Amino acid sequence: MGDPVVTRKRLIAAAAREIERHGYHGTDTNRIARAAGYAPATFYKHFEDKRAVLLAVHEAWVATEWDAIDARARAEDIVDFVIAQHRRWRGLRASLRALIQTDAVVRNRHRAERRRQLARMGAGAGAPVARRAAAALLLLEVERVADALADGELASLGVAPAAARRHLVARVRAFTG
Amino acid sequence: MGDPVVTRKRLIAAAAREIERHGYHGTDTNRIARAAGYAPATFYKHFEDKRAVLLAVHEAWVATEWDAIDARARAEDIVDFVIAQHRRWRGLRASLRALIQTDAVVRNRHRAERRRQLARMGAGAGAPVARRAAAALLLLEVERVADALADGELASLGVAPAAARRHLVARVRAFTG
Amino acid sequence: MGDPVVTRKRLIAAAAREIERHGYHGTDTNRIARAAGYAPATFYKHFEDKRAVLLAVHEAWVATEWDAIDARARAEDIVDFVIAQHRRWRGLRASLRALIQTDAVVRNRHRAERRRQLARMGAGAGAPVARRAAAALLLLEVERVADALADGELASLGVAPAAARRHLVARVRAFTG
Amino acid sequence: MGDPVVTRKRLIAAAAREIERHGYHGTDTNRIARAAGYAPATFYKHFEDKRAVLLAVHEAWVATEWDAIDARARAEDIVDFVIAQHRRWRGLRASLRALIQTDAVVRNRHRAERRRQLARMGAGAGAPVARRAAAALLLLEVERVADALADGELASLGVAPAAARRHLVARVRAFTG
DNA sequence: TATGAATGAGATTTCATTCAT
DNA sequence: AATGAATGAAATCTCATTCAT
Repeated sequence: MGDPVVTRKRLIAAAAREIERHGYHGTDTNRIARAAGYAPATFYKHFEDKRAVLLAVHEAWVATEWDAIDARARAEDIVDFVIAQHRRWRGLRASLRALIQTDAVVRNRHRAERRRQLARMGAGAGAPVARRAAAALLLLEVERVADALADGELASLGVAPAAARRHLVARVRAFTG
Repeated sequence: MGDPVVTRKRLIAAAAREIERHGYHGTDTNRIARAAGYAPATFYKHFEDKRAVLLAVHEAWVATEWDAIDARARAEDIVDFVIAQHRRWRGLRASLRALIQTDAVVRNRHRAERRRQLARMGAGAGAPVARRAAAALLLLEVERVADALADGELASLGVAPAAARRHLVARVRAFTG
Repeated sequence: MGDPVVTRKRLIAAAAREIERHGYHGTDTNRIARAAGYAPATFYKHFEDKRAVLLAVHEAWVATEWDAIDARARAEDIVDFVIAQHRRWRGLRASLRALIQTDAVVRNRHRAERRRQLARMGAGAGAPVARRAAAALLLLEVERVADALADGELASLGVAPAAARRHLVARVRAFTG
Repeated sequence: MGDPVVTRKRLIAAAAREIERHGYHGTDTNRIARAAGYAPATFYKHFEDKRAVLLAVHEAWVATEWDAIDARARAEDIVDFVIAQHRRWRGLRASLRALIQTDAVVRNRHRAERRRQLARMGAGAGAPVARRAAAALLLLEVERVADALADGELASLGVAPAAARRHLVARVRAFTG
């Protein structure tokens, strides 16, 4: 209502919801603006183009996730949170992964984000190669299995979610151990 | 030119190339038809709509992959082939994954395909739960790591591809062992 | 099956059915051909273009109607037949009326047909003006009310079909009287 | 330019002209928009689809006609106005009649309009059946003869327009008498 | 005579984006 | 800062029609 920071936040939140529900190519900037309570033109006062919100949404998402991880000590809690987060935002994540392939700008942003994640895991540029490899592989596996759980892929294959969860907890523990 | 089977094959091949290069939402049916050497309307004599080629491309892709897997005995050869295949078609795979989220028809087709894969791995509906779980998890992990290698995610993280490859070979061996 | 006369008749019959059900702009020549049991190209061996079948269908329709009228003496029988005929082919008639407005060729054919009808009613070019006017007005009124009955317009207005029928019978009787 | 009410009115007027001249299936929404002085996309900001303008045009047409009828007392003036109106918009009316057959939505709208007309004639739901029948039949006959005059059908049959006009005036007078 | 395959030329509709206020 | 209105460019899909056999 006048405060550009508030407006921007609302647009990002609306974009996240819209992309989650309909996919990046399934919404349009007019709908995002309306869902946030603004007129179409307002969108373009806060974001250069449609891609820019996707980037902003992604950034906000990663920040939320890692803040939550930092606030948890037990592997179970971390895994449960990650799974829940992926389940809640599975559509958003799928759109993001697709854009990473199609759009060079999105891809570069995503990789920079990844490097920051490794650093937060104590496996940054300076760490020994073995540790960096372990961290990277953990990151990918957790992410993929969490996505699969969220998508219902595992359930459709007859795998009990509890088994997959135990699997992930063991991996996280092995790394942080 | 005149054999509908040939025409259909050419359209599928052109679609695969186009989607690989530009993404599903980055090409259009006119371009696919032209790339295959036909006029726009010809596309719609062979596929009900745009989604239908994506499905056909996917089906062809999976068939190719599993025929190749069946033709190989050593875990190294299988892993190498899968990685190469994922590298060659990384854009296509990304688009497919995105559509699986957005489009219910694509999603159902994908799951049916998965069930067939498990059956081929000797972990079909009748197999013990533990084996099915192991097979499903292996499928997902191999797929995700192969995608990550193909996308260059691992390289950008400083992980040697050889390490990731060894990781996958070990997993495959543990399963088939 | 080889006999062009048979093929042509089948195409006309199929076109009548198709236009009746879906409207002239709601079918296409491929569907008409298929409905008649032929391939698309066959249509164009028997009719110069899409409009040509419409004309042929119309001609056949009028011939059928007037043969039946000639075969009946009592006004009730004539009216009943006309109403039934209009009910059976209401969609076809609507399409025809629309094309008469849009398409000059169709319009001219229709007017020529009308003149032949007046002649058959004993109100041709040589008849006294009053008789020609009476015949023409009768033609139009019967046609419109029969169409309205067929379309259900009268029913939707709360008018009993029997009343409309009596109305038409009286008019026919007054003319032929 | 900027007032949506004005834009909508202009689009409706342009659509009426376009449909009148070329038929509903003979124009397209881009041409309607351009004829109104707007870009193609503007059309879809004001009407859900192509059919929606046809409906709007029809509504405007009926409103105009009945306002004019209410403003006239003598049967001659009413008949003259109706004939003129039908002559001016004969193409539009033909397209409308065709759509009524093909399109269920158009048909329902048309019937609702009819009921309102009967009510305006003092022959609504509550009126005696005989009166409703008389009103309905008058409506249909006037409409058909006016259309026939407008289309030139009568002239082509050698019937003097003046005779048809007298015929209609007599009917109107008998009803309103 | 009949046909299977193919097509050029659109028509409807969508959407990221801008402009004047 | 916000907006209502408007839009150029394009994408999906259709259809009357032809060609080679």
